Amino acid sequence: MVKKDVPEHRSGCPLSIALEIFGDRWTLLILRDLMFKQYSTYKEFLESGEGIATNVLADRIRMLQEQGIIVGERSTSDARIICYRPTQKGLDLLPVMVEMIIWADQYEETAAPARIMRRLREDRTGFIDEVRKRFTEAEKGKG
Amino acid sequence: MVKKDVPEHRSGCPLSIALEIFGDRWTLLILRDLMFKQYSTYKEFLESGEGIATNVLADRIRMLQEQGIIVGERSTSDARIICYRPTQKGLDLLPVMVEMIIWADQYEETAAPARIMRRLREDRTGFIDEVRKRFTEAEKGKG
DNA sequence: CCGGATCCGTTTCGATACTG
DNA sequence: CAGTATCGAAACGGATCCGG
Repeated sequence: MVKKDVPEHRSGCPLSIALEIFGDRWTLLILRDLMFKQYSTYKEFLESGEGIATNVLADRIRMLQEQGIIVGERSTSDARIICYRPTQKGLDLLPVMVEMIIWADQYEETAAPARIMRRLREDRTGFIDEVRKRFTEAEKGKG
Repeated sequence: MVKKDVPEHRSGCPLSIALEIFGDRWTLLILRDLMFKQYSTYKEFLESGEGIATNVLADRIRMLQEQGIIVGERSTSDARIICYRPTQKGLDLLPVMVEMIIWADQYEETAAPARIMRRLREDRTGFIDEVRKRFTEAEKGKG
């Protein structure tokens, strides 16, 4: 069972509020798969390589939906499959994630291609808009 | 600055590396206290209002030092007190934290004064440089 | 097959009491 | 003041089961 939503934030500090998403190791990995790897289904997240358990994945997906960060809907072509995509609120997390990536790559050995990292550093807003556009256009094409 | 080696269970993805700092609710609160509230001692962190336990605080401080994100040294005026301050690597986390704050304030009710939030949104690099300068100047003044 | 729910042994976390 | 030691609570991983 999931820990219920936190009625009292421990303080009104923005950072402590953001911790509901960032204070957990799995949530960000799911968002990375969703936004950068363009994974969209439960199964893809599960096989993403980091080894998340099924109950944990289900729990985090539920939380992200409750927070309005992602939405899920059944695929029109295969009704068994649920496709998740980020909402506006979810896409607005991109600047945070990009800054994280830049920081980590600067100080630790990462597997990120140097070409992509240079792109990120030199034109982060362009990169973010590109990702954002992928999802907003997909949504239009869907309707 | 030493580059730390990555634990095997994680992929080389920058985001998964950054999770060692961000995938924990307490670590960011400590960094917030350190950089924004200008707290610097164990006791100040402890009484910061969020209710961190003593062992958890000790653990996170140790981890942040091992990661080279903060350093601690005994006060020259009172040898009982250990003053912690962010390193360059720690200060480089400011962009991530600022983006987090902006995101949280945009979507949740926060206690952050509107004046400060506007400053953050409109001049985030100026704000970051200001914080950064506080610590680099303090370090010069110390020597 | 897909997206979960449930049960369970194990690990990790954190609140409290205590110490150097 | 700045931490350990202890121990119960919570989260996790893994296997299994289930409805569509």
